[in-house]
Amino acid sequence: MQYGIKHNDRESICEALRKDLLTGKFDFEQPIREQKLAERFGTSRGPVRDALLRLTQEGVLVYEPNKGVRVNSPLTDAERDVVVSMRLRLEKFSLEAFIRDAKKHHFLQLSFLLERLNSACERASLPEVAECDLALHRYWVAQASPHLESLWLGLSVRMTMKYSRLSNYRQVIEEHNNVIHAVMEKDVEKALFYLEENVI
Amino acid sequence: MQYGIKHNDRESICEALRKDLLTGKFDFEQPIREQKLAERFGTSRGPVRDALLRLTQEGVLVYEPNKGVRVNSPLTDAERDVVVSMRLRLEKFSLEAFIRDAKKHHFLQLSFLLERLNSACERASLPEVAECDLALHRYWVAQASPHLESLWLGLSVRMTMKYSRLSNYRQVIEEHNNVIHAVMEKDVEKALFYLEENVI
DNA sequence: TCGGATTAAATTGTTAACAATCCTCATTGA
DNA sequence: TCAATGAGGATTGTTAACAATTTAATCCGA
Repeated sequence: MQYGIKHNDRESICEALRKDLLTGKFDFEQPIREQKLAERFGTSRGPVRDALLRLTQEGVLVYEPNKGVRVNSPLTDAERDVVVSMRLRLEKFSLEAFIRDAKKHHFLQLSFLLERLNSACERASLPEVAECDLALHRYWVAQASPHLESLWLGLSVRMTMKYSRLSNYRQVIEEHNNVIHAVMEKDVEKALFYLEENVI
Repeated sequence: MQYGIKHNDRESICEALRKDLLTGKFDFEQPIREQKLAERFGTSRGPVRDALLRLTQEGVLVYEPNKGVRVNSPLTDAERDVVVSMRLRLEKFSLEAFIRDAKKHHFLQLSFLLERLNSACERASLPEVAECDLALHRYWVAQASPHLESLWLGLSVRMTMKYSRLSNYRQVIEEHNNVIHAVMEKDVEKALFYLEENVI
């Protein structure tokens, strides 16, 4: 099973836009027009509005009544530090639970996602790397605690918005390899250690 | 000025529903019907859908394609611990920044909100106490970092969903008094200390 | 030329109707 | 008796039109 393939319009629009926003296809503060997006995605404004609402909630966009949404400005360094530490707290919890409860097919899925990240790095495609990176982390969070998945998403998307760190592809792979091998060995200590230097 | 009085339908519906959900007016796992809410609020299903979407993002509701939303199950104790510590991290940051930058009228607004909480406690109205409590905390978060406000909201709403702690009204007032007096004296150390024992 | 009112265009907010999907439950047939 | 089937009703998903609001442009008069 692919990871979340069944979608309605608002879901897929939301993901497409999130990807665009993460990879900097829109300028900061730039206003977003519903009609334009509706045409691009071949739908009416309804689903587009839904997607924009969700991205607003995630903090990627800012909403003003009767004026629509615009791209949010990036976090300050201090704010980013807070978000990073919150995300780390959440992911440590998730990863620990994941290691405790994971079955064979979970590990299989994990190595599949790692492979995808690997190939994205080889192609040196920044948007794809960012996407695969998030998908990987998202997987163990979702498995360990569906309750906290959307919370995690908000944190991660917000802190990834200027993801300079991901441009060193070799390092990205190295770090994820470390984490995942530790997970496979069910070595919680080591996994958390590598996670910490990965999520920054 | 009241705190956020300018609203369109989806905003006000969202707040009304959040309040209902926080105060346990819906059962866990109970499905929510759009038509019913539309009639209750005297609108069409559109704004209702928007509100439900937001509450889903906040984690209060759960969404399944073509099946609508239902009330989310409460967090496990372990999950709640994580959320609490994340919220604390965020609020400490906010409160510190707030104390650093606050002007006279901010303090004024603070004591106004405290007074409102006070009177809600005297009336022993649990829903109102919960609301005023959140409004108070929300105020310094919003002032210190608008970027992180919606993030904070998600955390707080989720952990407040079974807020047994608030039923001891005397203690609620005591704790908030401590925090706010420390804030007024611009004593960061003390404020953070009292905040820590308040947010649990 | 400038500032302010007025109109027009663009955009968001809301609605009601229609399409697609899911759920219930009676019917059927073995 | 009981599982499979298939209406039908209920519910969600989407659309296009309309209303309300904001933004931009135009037109004045001093």
